[in-house]
Amino acid sequence: MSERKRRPTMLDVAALAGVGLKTVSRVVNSEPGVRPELAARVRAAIDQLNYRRDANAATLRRLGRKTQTIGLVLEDVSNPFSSALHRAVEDAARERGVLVFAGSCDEDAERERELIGSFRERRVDGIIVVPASHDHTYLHDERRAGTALVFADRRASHLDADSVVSDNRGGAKMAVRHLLGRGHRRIGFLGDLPSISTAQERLHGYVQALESAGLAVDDDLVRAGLHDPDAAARAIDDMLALPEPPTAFFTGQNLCTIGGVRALRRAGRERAIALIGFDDVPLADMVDPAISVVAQDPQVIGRAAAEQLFRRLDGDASPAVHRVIPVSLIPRGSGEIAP
Amino acid sequence: MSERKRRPTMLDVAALAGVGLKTVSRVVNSEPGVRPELAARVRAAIDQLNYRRDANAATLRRLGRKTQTIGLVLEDVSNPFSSALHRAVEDAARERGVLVFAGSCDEDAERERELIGSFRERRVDGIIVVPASHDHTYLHDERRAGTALVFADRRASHLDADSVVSDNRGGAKMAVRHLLGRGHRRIGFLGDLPSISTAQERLHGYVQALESAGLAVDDDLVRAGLHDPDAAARAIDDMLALPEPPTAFFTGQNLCTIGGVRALRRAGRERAIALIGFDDVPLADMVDPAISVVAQDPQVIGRAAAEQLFRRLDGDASPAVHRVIPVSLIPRGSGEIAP
DNA sequence: CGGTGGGATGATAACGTTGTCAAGCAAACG
DNA sequence: CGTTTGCTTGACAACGTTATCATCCCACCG
Repeated sequence: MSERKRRPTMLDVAALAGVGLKTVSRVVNSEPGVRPELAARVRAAIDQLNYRRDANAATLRRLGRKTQTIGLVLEDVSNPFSSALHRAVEDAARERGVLVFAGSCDEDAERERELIGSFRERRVDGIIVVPASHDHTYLHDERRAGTALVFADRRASHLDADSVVSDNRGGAKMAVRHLLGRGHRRIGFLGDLPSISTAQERLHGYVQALESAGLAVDDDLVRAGLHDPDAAARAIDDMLALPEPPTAFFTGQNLCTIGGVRALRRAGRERAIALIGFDDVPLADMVDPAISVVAQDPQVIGRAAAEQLFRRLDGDASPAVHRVIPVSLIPRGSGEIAP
Repeated sequence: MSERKRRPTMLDVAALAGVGLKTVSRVVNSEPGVRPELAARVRAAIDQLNYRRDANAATLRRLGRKTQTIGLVLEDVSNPFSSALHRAVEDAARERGVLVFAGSCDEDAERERELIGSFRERRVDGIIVVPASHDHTYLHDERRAGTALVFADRRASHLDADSVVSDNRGGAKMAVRHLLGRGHRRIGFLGDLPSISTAQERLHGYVQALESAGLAVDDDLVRAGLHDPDAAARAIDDMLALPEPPTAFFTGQNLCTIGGVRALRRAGRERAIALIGFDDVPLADMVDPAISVVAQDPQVIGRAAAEQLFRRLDGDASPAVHRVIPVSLIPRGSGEIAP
């Protein structure tokens, strides 16, 4: 192993180039007013030492005090929705030379606070958060200190902040109307934890679509609080065992959809009972029957959230903006089965 | 909008608590030697001001000079393999209070260097990289300056660094032998860009399995350089049009597998021609026939890479370690079709 | 009762950089 | 020829924190 060498500093570069410290600083930051010949000498020294400025030290002294760093709180960096959103944020950030800290909070409010606390300590310029908690007043001081804050996928609670969300209610209505239009009258609903605002909105959409069609909501056909495929599959099993079982399902979330499809296959009813899921699923078109979904657009959400964040960082101080991103129904087969 | 307030510093806390700066520092870092009564006063002031230490300033002066930050270079944060690896790294990092910068380089060597350059500027303690480039000598100085470095999924080139990779060759052999065992003699190979070392290794495994079964490799049945589903699908179309078409395919990568399945379905041959893919695909069990795969374990790779990184950060200076993570064949149907 | 030792406390330097400002110098001007 | 102007250059302070070390106070010892 080679010996450990101290990292070169601006002072080392200055000494090697035979110039003052500040001249090196000027060259590194491409400030004007350095004779080309001197600048060249400095650049040669930088190359020779493989010098790289310490961004943390630079930010410390700099006036605007921007770290060129943002934090991103996701439900789970490894789930398809989160990671697509992450990628969109990364791309928008890259265009500005901004680096992204990402973290997962698994629907845990405590973990959300921890993560944001860590971001705070690192003095990120802004935070995009898919919130797990339901009270964001704790972020008030941080915003006042200048950290930009945008909520994605779900709105803020008790805090007046920008948000970018999917049209959850509208998408749910669209799905249920699609099923009603095919003649279904008994439609089961599987949803995520009711504490999650999007799950609530999708349930509302389901209820509204039924009611505006003059149908009553049958509590036996509504199951919330399902956060994994197995729970969803069991819920479907239960409903299929009812005296008057549903002829169609609307699954209000990714994992519910997967669990639902599995349960229907297991029961051999996948060609007899209709199903539409909220949020697209990879390879949904390869399954038989292919899965009809209401697709969200995590990329658009991420891009819009990042752009809003950067607008705030650039000084926009207008009132909070709430953007709603449209969703689209993709009919692939499973949602077009007649009762 | 409320007016913008300066962020409180240790000096503000000290003034409010009526103590010296260093005493606050001691309390914040839980150093011993502060009278409990004084410490309580300081903590009260911290709460009142909602003070949070500036980690960047702290690291600047601190001796060990650790930022509690690592960088992660992935192919694409939004692809399932990368994001599963990411999550495993995040979890290992969280246990140590370390935050993760993640970035995508899309197989672009230039982008890899840019990303690592940005990490370098932020003085990350270590870097985990799924490399896109093929010459890592440029990282030599950085390692000498104390930055830990671990390669994941693919090994380093021209640099003696730790790595954690899948058993690519072994997995490919396993898949091809599985097909040979079912009686297949003409097995097509679809692979990723030959510049990627894992793609090479998988091709080698394919070749070795055939040769050790006494079969010659038919160049018409080998197609590399496929990096998206469409290209893979076209390659399958081509091979199926041969006078003596293959009776089975081994697809050496995720996207090739998806393209392959699509092509076989389009040709109506999905129940007649066998297919095994390298790397698992979400919902592979829902497709008909379900897709047999050689599954990698991105979580184990990520966890192992992170642990190795932290071992280095803790001072382990032993020679470079190369870990090979086993893969497993998951027979689901598509790989068990007889010729 | 003076001296000594140990624990608590804070003044000050230092980390690597940028902001401020004064000095140096050559060209241009009166 | 002296003064002004404008440009280049570097000395020094400052950012928010931690490291070092001196000081203070009190208990204890001889």
